[in-house]
Amino acid sequence: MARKKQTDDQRAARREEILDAAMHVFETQGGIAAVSFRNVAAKAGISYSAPYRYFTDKDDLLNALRARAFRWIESEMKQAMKSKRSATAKLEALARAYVTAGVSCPDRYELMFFELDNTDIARNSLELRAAKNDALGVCTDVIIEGQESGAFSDHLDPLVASHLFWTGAHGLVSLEVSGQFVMGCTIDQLIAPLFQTLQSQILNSENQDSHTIAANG
Amino acid sequence: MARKKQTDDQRAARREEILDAAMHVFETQGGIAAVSFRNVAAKAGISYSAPYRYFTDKDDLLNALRARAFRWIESEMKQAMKSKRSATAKLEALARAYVTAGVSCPDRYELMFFELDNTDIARNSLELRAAKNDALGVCTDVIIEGQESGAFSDHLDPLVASHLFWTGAHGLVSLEVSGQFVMGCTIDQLIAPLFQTLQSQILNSENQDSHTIAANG
DNA sequence: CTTTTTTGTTGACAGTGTTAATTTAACAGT
DNA sequence: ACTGTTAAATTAACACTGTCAACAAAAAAG
Repeated sequence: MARKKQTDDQRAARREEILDAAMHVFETQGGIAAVSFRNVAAKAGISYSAPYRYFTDKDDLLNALRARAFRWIESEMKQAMKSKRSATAKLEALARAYVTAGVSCPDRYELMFFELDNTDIARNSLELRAAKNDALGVCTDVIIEGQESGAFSDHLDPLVASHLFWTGAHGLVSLEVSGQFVMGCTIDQLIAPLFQTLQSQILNSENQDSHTIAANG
Repeated sequence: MARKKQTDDQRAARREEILDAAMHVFETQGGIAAVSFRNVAAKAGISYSAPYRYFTDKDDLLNALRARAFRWIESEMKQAMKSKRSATAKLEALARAYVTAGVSCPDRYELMFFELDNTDIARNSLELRAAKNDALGVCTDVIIEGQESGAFSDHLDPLVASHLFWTGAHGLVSLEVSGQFVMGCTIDQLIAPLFQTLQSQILNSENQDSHTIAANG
């Protein structure tokens, strides 16, 4: 029994070793394109087919890498929040940290969102789903905190509100990272108005059901 | 001269033929993964290396396909706008059409944004860049129209404003298409508050420089 | 008609993901 | 210690892929 347990640990350690190698290849060899079983195995010092004992698929391996990336961006957000006290400040810090992290590490961001080999979310490993939920949870928690303290309006479900922030942040990073902002419009011009808009409109109680927008005059 | 022009047309026609074959493979064989030179060439009835006379790269071929996709989503937006008169109605119709198109054709949307083999935008074909600009231009033009008619505030550059809309719409579609909305939050819950927010806050003149958001109370 | 340029074909190379067969190593039971 | 059993790791092989070089066919230019 104890024996069995130990071999499980060893197994997990080996898996982690392979993941380390994969991460190293990913970071140093130029992103996702460089991550092949043969490449990773070579870096880990094992034969090219050995990783199949630890990952069913290439997608399985990539999912594990994705999970790491989500944990990383989660920690970036938490780090940026640490010095802030109010929910408003936390929310802004978190959002800016997300964008900064994504923009400054485009390879990781690409890994997280731009490789949907199989859209089959059911195949998403529990590991990845958990990491993703935890990352989004950072935002959701701050919004809950703000609503409970009365700093934010509660006319929106915290989950919906955090999804809205995520949508904005992801749209920003995604378009920037894939080089879509052209014609003299930079991401720096967009960050402020976007988050300002999201904060004021979503977290304030006014205008919560004005479906048609009146022209100003 | 006329002779020369005609052979150019023939060449362009062949190129279009190959693109048609590529599009067919893309649509019927399961998206981007199925588009290989060999596959496309087989569908076009030529040998597997012949497309190299018309496309320098696989990326070159994909760029041409991407251009078609952008033209398509542009026409979808214009179609949806046709019945609308006011700039406000046009803007809403355009935004919804963009989201609907993207969500209902995830393969095409993936093609447009999720395959940045080379982030080198300089290599983006003129064809693609033009198609992209035209698609975004639909939104920019409506905003200009709204600003000129006084329906929208002009405190934002129309280009920046349209980029903001694009950011929101793309964030929405991108997250939806890659299956990120989980835990009981659907895209339908997000569309209305997001666009309502963008419209009212960005296109109204109030709150244009309230950098810190006051707590409501 | 000859020469040159443009198209299309085939063969080849270096990779890839993945599976099957096979060897190596570590454990359990007697 | 010698089994038998099970897991781990390796190698060979298959069916692909993008890409290029060598070559044949055809068309255009002179």
